[in-house]
Amino acid sequence: MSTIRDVAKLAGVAPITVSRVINDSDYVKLDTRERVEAAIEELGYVPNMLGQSLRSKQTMTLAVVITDITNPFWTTVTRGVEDVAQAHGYSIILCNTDEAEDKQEQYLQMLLRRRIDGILLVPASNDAAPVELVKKQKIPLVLMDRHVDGVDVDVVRSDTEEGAYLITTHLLSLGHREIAMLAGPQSVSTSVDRVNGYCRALRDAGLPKSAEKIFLGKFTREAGHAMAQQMLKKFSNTTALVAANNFIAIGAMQFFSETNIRVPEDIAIVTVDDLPSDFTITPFFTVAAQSALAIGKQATQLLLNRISGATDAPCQEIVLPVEMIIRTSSGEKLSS
Amino acid sequence: MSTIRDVAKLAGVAPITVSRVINDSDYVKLDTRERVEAAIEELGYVPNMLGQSLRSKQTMTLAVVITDITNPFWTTVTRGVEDVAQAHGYSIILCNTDEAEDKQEQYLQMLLRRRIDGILLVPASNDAAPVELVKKQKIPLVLMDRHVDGVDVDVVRSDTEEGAYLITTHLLSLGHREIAMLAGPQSVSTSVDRVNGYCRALRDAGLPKSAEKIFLGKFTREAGHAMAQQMLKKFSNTTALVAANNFIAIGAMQFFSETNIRVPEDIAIVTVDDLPSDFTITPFFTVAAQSALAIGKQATQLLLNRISGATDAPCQEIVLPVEMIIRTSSGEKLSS
DNA sequence: TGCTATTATGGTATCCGTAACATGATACCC
DNA sequence: GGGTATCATGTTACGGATACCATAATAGCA
Repeated sequence: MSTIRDVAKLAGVAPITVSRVINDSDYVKLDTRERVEAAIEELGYVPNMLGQSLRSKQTMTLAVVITDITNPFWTTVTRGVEDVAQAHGYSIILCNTDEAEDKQEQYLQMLLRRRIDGILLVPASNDAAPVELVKKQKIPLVLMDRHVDGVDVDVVRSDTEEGAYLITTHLLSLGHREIAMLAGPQSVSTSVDRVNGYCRALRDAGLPKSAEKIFLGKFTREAGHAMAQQMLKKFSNTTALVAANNFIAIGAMQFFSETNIRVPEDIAIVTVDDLPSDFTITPFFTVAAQSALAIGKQATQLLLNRISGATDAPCQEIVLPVEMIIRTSSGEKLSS
Repeated sequence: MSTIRDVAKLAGVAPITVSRVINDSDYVKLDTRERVEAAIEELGYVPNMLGQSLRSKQTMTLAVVITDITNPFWTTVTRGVEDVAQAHGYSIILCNTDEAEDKQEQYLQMLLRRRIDGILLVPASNDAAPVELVKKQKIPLVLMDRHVDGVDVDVVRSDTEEGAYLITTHLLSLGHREIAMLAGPQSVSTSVDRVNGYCRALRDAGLPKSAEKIFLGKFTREAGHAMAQQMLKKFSNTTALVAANNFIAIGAMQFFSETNIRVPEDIAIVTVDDLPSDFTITPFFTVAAQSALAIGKQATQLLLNRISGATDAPCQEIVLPVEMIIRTSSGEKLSS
C-alpha cells in the first residue's frame, strides 16, 4: 500500500504538497495538483488515517458501549448514535458488555488505548469506578439510559420513573388493587427508578402496603418467566402486573400462556418499553414507551458538543419524556 | 495525556524499556520493571494504539458493513461477529448502509483510510465494484448473507434458495395450488435466490405456470403491506403466500388484518427468516429459519484466518443449512 | 526599478511506539 | 584468566502525515 511519499516521488513534488492536494488546505498550482492527482490515481493511494490521527490527535471515532446489541432497544439507541455520528464524519466502535463489569472495564481500557474521541456508555452497574477511569483520562463521556450515583457526568435518559408511575396508575384507575412488580437488577438505575415509580403510584393511591410485591431479577425473558411463576405462588390474589421492561413482560406472558392464565382477563399486564412495530403484527402491550432513537441522537449530539468544546457547561442530565400507550394487555375497567 | 517518553523520564530509563515492560517482550530486571510500573501508575499512562498500529501495520479492528442495525437479523449477525472478534482481541467498527450504494462506497473508502484489518460486508447490491475496490487494496474481505456475481471472494451465507423451496413445498403438500410470492429487490442475491427456490418448488410439483405470481419490492414491512394489497387485487384466487422475509410477512399480515382476511384460514403464509424468540409471545409463522449468529461467527472466523494467513486456500463459499419450522401461519391440509 | 503582497513549494521536526542493532554487565565454564 | 552465553539497557531510525518555518517565484503598485 503506497504512502504519501510514493505519490510525491511519482509526481515529482514534496510529500507536503501531496498533503495539500488531499486536504485542499493551501495554495497549489493547478498544473501541480493535476500531476499529483494523476499519481494518486495511478498508485491507488489512500491516505493513512493512522498517521493523520497521530498528528492531529483526533481519531474521528466514537465508541458505543451497550449491554447487548441483540436487544432492540439498544439497537435503536445505537442507530441514533450512528446516524448523528456519521453526519459529522465520525465512525463508531461497538462494544457489548453483557452487563458484565469486567467486560466493560476491559472494553474501556481498550478504548482509551485507541484514543477514541468520545464514549457513549450504558453503564453495566451503578459503580462509579468505570466513569472515573474515563474522566481521569479526560475523554468526553456521556451516559445513556442509566445514571450512576456520586459522579459528575453527562446523562441522557428517559423519565422512566414517571413511565412506571403512569402505567401503574393506569392499572389503579382500572380498579386493580393487588398489583405486583417484576423488576430488573438492583444495581441498575433504570430498574430502581421503575420500582420507585411503581411505589409512588401506589402511595399516591393510598395503598402503600401493596408495594411489597416486588420481584428483582434481570431484564430478560427467562427472568420474567421465573418471576411470574414466583409471584403467583407467593401472591395468588394478584390481578395485575407491572413489568420493568418488555422482555420481562414477554417472559411473564409465556408463563401465563403455559399455565392457561388469560391476559388481560385473569391478569392485566403493563410494561415499560415498547416493542419495535416492525416486529409485531398486532401490538398488544400497554406500555410506557421511550424513544430509544432520541436517546442515542441526543447523547451523541451532546458528546460531539463536548468534543468540539461547543458546550463547556457543567455536566447535565437530559431527561426525555415517556409516553403511555394503552392497548389490550391492561384490559378493561374491573366490574367488581 | 502522557507518553511513553514521560514514563521513561520519570522512571529514569529509555522509552524502549518501558515498551518492554508493557509488552512483556524482553528481559527487564525486576527492580527496573517495578520502577517503570510505578511511573505508569503515577502518570496514569495508557499506551497509544495509534503509534503501535502505525509501526505494526495492524489496527486490530474489523468492520461490519450491514444494511441496518435495527433489523434483528443483522443485529444477530453482528453479535456473532463481535463475539468472535472480541475473543481474538479485535474491535469492530459498525456501518449501516441502508442498502444505499453511495453510502456503502463512502463507508468502504473510510475503512480503507482507517487501515482496518478486514471487512465483513453485506453488499448493498449485486454490483462487483465495491468488492473490487477493497480487493485492490488487498484488505481481506468476507461477504455475508449475499453473494455478488463475477468476483472471486469469500462468502458465508445460508441456503436460502433451499429455504424458499422447503416452505413452498410445504404449502403444496397442504394442497395449495395458487401460491403467490412477495419478494425483495431484484438487485439482491437473497431475493433472487428465494424467488428461484419458490419457482423450483412449483416446477417440481408440475405447476410451472403458477410461478407468475411474483411481486418484487423491498425487504420491509411497508413493502409487504403494499405487495399483499397488489397481490390480492391481481390474483384474488390466491390461497397461500410465500414471503421473502419476515418483515414482508409482517407487513402482509397487517394488511390482511386490516381487511379482515384470516390467516391461515383464508390465506396461508410462510416466510424465510424467523423472528427472534425474545420478541414473540407465541411464535406464529411457519418459517425457513437461518442461523444469523452462525453466519456472523463463521464469516468472522474465516476473515481472521485470512488475516493471519492461516487460510490461503482459494476463495470459498460457505453455505449454511436452513431449517423449516412449521407453525400455525401455514394452516392445516386443505379439505377440498 | 524597487518594494511589498501573494502564490507556490520544500526542509525539518514532530506525533508515539518499537524494530534493529549496539553496548555493557554479569554468570558460567574450561 | 579468557572466552562464550545470557541478561539488561540504550541509540537510532522508522512508520505516515503534517505544522511550522523558510524560501522562491510571480504579481501588483508607486
